[in-house]
Amino acid sequence: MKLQLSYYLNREVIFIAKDLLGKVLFTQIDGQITAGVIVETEAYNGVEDKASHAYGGRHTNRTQTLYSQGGIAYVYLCYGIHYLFNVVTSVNGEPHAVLIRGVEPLIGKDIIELRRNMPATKAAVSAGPGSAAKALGIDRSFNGKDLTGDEVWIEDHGVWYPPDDIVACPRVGVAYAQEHADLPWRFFVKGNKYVSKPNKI
DNA sequence: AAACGGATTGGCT
DNA sequence: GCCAATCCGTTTC
Repeated sequence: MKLQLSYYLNREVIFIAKDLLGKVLFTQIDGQITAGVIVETEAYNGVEDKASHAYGGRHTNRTQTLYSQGGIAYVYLCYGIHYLFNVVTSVNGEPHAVLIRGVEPLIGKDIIELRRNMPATKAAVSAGPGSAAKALGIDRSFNGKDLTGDEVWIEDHGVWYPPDDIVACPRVGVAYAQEHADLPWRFFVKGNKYVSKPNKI
């Protein structure tokens, strides 16, 4: 049920980004368990991807996490306000990552509502990468955490979407990445209300 | 040592 | 629909 290390070592980050749709992302914080079905992702394809923090093989304090072996979390602060949660994939030294952009609340909805101060039925509770992370209680301390541990992990609940219900389109907020900005590396479940607003179909 | 700007969100018009 | 909020990693002086 819980995804094991071998899953994260897959070097096809585009495949994983699409495959993670329907999987369930869990966090456990002070004994409080919350979880949501992943409905929107984006792939960041390592050193050759201008939109990636590791483009061109940049090694900095922040990106160090990305170069680790797959199966850990990469969390960073964006715009000084929002924490964005990524799943690090592939083998050691190859900085692939999948950004989780939206989840549908599944377990611990009361806790999620407290964290977000809005009903779990409202789309804004966990649509968009900053909101999804906040709904699950993810902050900077999750950076580098083992996804096969008991603080943050992903389970396969057998949810499957027909290919027609999965939309691939350009990623959000990466216009600066020039020729890589148009690559269809954003995936989401068609019609799901917990998908973030930009380019919604 | 200092300035710059972003894988965004939500509140106000 | 538009724009302010807000901070740290990265770049530049």
